[in-house]
Amino acid sequence: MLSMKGISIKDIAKQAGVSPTTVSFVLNGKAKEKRISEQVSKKIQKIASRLKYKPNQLARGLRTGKTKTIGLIVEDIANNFFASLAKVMEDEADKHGYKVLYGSTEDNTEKAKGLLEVLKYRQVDAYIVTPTKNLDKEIEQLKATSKPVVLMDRYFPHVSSHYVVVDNYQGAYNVTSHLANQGYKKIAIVTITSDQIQMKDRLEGFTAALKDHHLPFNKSLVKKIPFELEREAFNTEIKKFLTSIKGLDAVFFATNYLGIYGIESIRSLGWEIGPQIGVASFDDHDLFRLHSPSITCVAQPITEIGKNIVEVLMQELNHPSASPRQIVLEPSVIVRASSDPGKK
Amino acid sequence: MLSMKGISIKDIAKQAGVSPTTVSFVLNGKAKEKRISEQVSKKIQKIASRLKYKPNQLARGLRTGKTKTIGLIVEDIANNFFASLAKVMEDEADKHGYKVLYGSTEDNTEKAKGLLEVLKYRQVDAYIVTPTKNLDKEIEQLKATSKPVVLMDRYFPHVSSHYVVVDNYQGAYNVTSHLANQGYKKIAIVTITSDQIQMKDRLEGFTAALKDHHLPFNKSLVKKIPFELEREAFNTEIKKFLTSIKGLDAVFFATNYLGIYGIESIRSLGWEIGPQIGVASFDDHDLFRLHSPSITCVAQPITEIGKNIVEVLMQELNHPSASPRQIVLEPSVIVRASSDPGKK
DNA sequence: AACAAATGCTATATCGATTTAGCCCAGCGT
DNA sequence: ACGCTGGGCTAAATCGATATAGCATTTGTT
Repeated sequence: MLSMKGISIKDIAKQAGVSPTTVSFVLNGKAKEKRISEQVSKKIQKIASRLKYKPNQLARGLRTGKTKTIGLIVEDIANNFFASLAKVMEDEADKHGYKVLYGSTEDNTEKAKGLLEVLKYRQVDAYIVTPTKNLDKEIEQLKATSKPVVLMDRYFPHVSSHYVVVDNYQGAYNVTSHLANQGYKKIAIVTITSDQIQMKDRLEGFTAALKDHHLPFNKSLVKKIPFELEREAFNTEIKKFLTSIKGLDAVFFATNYLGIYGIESIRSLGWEIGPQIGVASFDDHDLFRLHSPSITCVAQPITEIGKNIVEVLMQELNHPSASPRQIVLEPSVIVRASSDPGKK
Repeated sequence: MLSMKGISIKDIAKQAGVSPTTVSFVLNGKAKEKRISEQVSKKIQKIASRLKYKPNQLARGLRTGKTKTIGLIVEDIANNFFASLAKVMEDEADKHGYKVLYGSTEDNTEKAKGLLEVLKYRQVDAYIVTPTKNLDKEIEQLKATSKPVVLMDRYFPHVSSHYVVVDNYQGAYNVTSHLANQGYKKIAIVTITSDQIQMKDRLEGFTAALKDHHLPFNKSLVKKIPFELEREAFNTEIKKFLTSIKGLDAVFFATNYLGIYGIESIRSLGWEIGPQIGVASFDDHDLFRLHSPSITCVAQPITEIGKNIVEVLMQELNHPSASPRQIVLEPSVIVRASSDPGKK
């Protein structure tokens, strides 16, 4: 009750018998530089900590243009992959005194634009963006703002920007090769309708692996489903697809949610995962680990990704570099029973 | 590049040939009230939309004390339950023009205090808090700030505050009764070391159901595990516990992560879930739905919870009420094969 | 015609911090 | 005694918006 209004720099100045300017200098560690005496300096520090002074970030932000806030735009915060990443990034950002404002795009460009807009006039210092389809223009404009932007999970090949991603091509290639090595002969892929680089890379990794292993490939082995469908519709589509392929003996799902829907679909078809149909998914998930049979996947190094993103951001905030930092991390294939029935 | 600094109210004023005050009145819908002529009003509106003017939220916040930002403190944003809820709340808040700043406590009171501190000096307008053990004092202090606070998932019985929770007692009671009705005779519970109301209620609902069904109950049927353990340790503890009980034929896990660890543990013991040992968990999860056998659970109405929380918050922001809004929603038992082997 | 009331708009202070420019005084040299 | 230097501090402007008080000018009343 005493402090409904919060302690301001003026209150400290008054108590210390000095000007607000002096208080500001001292509390910003500029005492030496601004030649404030030890005495006064100590006194101010003491009063500030006694009053538990915390600078009003709005006022500071208004004056300095820095809000110590990062805007985070993900595809879907309810998705385990993004949520886990958000946690890591929150932790890392916190170490540097930054807070995170988040939003989900649902892979919808209009929503993404809206989020960027809002974050902009909330004056965030930097952006972490999982871009949607046509967000390239906005990203370029953002770059002109001189606020750091780091793309995650995907990027635009024709836009020079910072990004942290995994090697989607290699991940898909490796897991598909693994399926081939296990003896699966006719392998299909279920992905989402998206021209974005991460999906393109996964698809290309998949097809390259098929070619290298001299396995059949044609368009009928590829199913693209729109992101925005409901669960029911996903399952319907997947079942229709899987049953349409003669001799199909394995399938690769290109995202975690597709993997989940896929498992559900396959089971409702009554097929036996592993012996009858090999299954692999991109991204790991508790479900994949504990499903019976457990599901082979391409796991992304989430902690590493998150740490890298924030690290790049912090470096750019402190010393903007001329050239973009583009980090590609290696995902790892986790072989489980769905592609190797011998496994538990 | 043209607008590195952003458009301010002054720019509009200059172009319109009026004062900033007038512009502010018009753009805040006070044209009528402040008797600004239609002509001028229209002109200003036009210029504002041509320049795509967006008010600087920092400046506005500094002046008005309202930041249109909600502070969200959850236990763990990487946990499916909290992440899904965060998504719903973000959506709802967005409808009212609010953004969300989030943080995870890891059920650690010091972290929670730190988060409250940070959110406070970032001047959030309202708080949604999943409180930790000893956060009652801070919550009371927050109330004195006259910023709305809504607790979620749990609350303090001795603190009069707004909250939105589910009926944990009833949920636990119902699912335990269900186990009893299925013929399970010796039912144990695995919960976390926590005196907090939600865990207490779940435990009490559990024991009450045992009594009502004339099933044995004693302390050896209750296992409490500290939240902060690693996965390995959780599994070790759970296995030790389950194997220590003679004649055990069912177990109820009091949170989703305990359920997940529990499934893992039971399977590594080689026990057959369902016939040999009945299993149920609090909270639903993709894993529970798709596990073989599928896992019976007490599902919380996530969308409803999230909407209620934001609704209460908005009402309190608009017309603070004297009495606390305390909403208790009903969870539902979803019966699956882990407690009813007949089910698929 | 004289005065009151309404109309339409603006000057200025303010929120709480940072930053620039510069004041005052002591000590020093010559 | 005068100017110069540097130490120690502060006044005032500023960020961009909002809120208060009030100034002209027109309109209405009798």
